Amino acid sequence: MSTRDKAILDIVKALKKAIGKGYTVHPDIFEVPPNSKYGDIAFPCFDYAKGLGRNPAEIASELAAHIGPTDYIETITAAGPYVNFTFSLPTLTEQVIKEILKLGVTYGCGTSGEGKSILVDYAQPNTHKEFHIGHVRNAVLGQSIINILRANGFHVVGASYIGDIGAHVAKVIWAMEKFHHGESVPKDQRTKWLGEVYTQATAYVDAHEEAKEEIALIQRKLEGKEEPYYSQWKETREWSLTAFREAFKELHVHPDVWYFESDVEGEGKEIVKKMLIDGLAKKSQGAVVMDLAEENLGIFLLLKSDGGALYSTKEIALILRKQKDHHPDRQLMVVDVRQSLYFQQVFATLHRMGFTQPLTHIAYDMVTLPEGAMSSRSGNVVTFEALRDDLVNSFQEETKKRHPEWTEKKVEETARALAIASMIFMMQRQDSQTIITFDREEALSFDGFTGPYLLYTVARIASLRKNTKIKPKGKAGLLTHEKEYALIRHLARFPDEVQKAGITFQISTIALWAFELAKLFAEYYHEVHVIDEEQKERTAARLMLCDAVRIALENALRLLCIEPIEEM
RNA sequence: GCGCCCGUAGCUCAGUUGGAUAGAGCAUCAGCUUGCGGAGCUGAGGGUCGUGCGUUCAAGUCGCGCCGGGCGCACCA
Repeated sequence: MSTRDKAILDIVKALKKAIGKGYTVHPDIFEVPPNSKYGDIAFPCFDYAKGLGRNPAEIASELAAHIGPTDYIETITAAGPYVNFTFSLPTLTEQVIKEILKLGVTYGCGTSGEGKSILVDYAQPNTHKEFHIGHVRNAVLGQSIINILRANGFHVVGASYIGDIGAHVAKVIWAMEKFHHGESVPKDQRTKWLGEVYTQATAYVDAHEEAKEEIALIQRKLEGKEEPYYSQWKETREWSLTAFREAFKELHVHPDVWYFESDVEGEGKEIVKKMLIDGLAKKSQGAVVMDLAEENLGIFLLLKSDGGALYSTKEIALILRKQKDHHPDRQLMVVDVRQSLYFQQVFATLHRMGFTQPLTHIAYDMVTLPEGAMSSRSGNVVTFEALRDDLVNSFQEETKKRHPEWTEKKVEETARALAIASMIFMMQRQDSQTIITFDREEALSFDGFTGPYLLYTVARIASLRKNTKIKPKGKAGLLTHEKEYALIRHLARFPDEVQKAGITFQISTIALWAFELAKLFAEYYHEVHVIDEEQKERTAARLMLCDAVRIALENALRLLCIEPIEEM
């Protein structure tokens, strides 16, 4: 149990004693006052007063008068309809610092998910198309949800699902034959080239209706593993997969298992055929559909009239396969919000098939450009590689300026870490359910609410440790500065933040918490001189606090898929 | 047409599930370094929370209408 939880437990006990049996105090009712001058924990009396038919402000002052201090709580005051509790700062300081230094990388972790297993489906790029910054958002959001769930004790399987087959792939293979026969493509240009071929093919098809027939033919031939198309597909598919693996690694995204559309397609078709025989699905205009009128979800297409598989065909098989392979208690699908209706239809279909495990679509919104949505079709995309290189260049220049004595290699490594941190933080700092409008200028900035600002905090603390021989060991009770207490209070909230994020999947709250911590530290660092060789004990205590800040901040960053660095 | 989402400072966003004086970052302006990293710190200006009703002790938050924007609704994924 975290220090803060222990304090809250104290308050609940005290309130119970003061109130008696007429009203039950739930630990969830407590609020954080808008300003710390009120205190650390607030008990709003509205609900309790309503039950008694009395004025909440009167109740608050009565309660405050009847509750005495505890180990964790120093003062109890009534302010209007609130009873405000202020932590005993010496106790809180000792406990929190001790807890963080002892737990290290597990500080913030909880047990609410113990014994429960979840499968998270995320990172679903399509081969033969560009991996763009929208895919980055999906991958890091999904990985963060996995990290958060693990931090709460859940057993989690992270599953990447790759779209390596279907109409878009056939289109590319077709265009390669038609426009690029025998062309050799430099290794480092492969994915870019595939993206261009896709865009070119799309433009051609839009102007030449008859090409659709040819592409459909290629798709059937691919499904029948006909040469030379099958070999071409295998080779170009590998080009994309290599790029995905590399991108995931750079983004600190690590799926535990990989599923491929090409693996579940046959199974999907079989399942749909059986559904038709069982009378679950029916034929309509030559295609196989589910009539979901009863669920108010319209008609759901399961198989094309030419017998070809659709995304839905494969999805049904995929969900069953994941269930069979890993037996999770629950499956999450991290997929963009435009698929909301689609997933409702998929879930309703599975429900009718007798599937009972909970399925949840975690909908997040898109990354768009100032001029509108990105589109692989029109080639109007910002790719992961393009943005990364842009960022690396900019950080390389900056880093060189700051550290002229550093080697080329060190500059490059640092710039890469900063670039990735910037990109990821840009995706994670905003609520996942809102649109991110990508702004290049803003993406390249490193002031304020950005990844580099957070890494800077870590780097400063790391540097502090190098400047003294004094060890961070001693009496945390020597910390009495107002800014120190502000940091302690904020640090104490972390376990609660992790637990909440594990329920709501609002990853951005962790990013906000981390930024607040970094800001509080910057204020502290500016005002208080940490190292004082004349006052070894106080310096040791301050170094303990700095270490605690670093540990908690790094834990938060890792939840967000950001790797801290020592120097920048 | 039906459905979902969004509208908060010049810009980009928070706002603890209906609570205390609506907050950050960027930008603008004014300051801070013979102090452990200035990718930093301090301060200032900037708001009829799109709009009108309603619900109640209390609304940026809930409901309804309107205005503006985005997305989705049968062979793409």
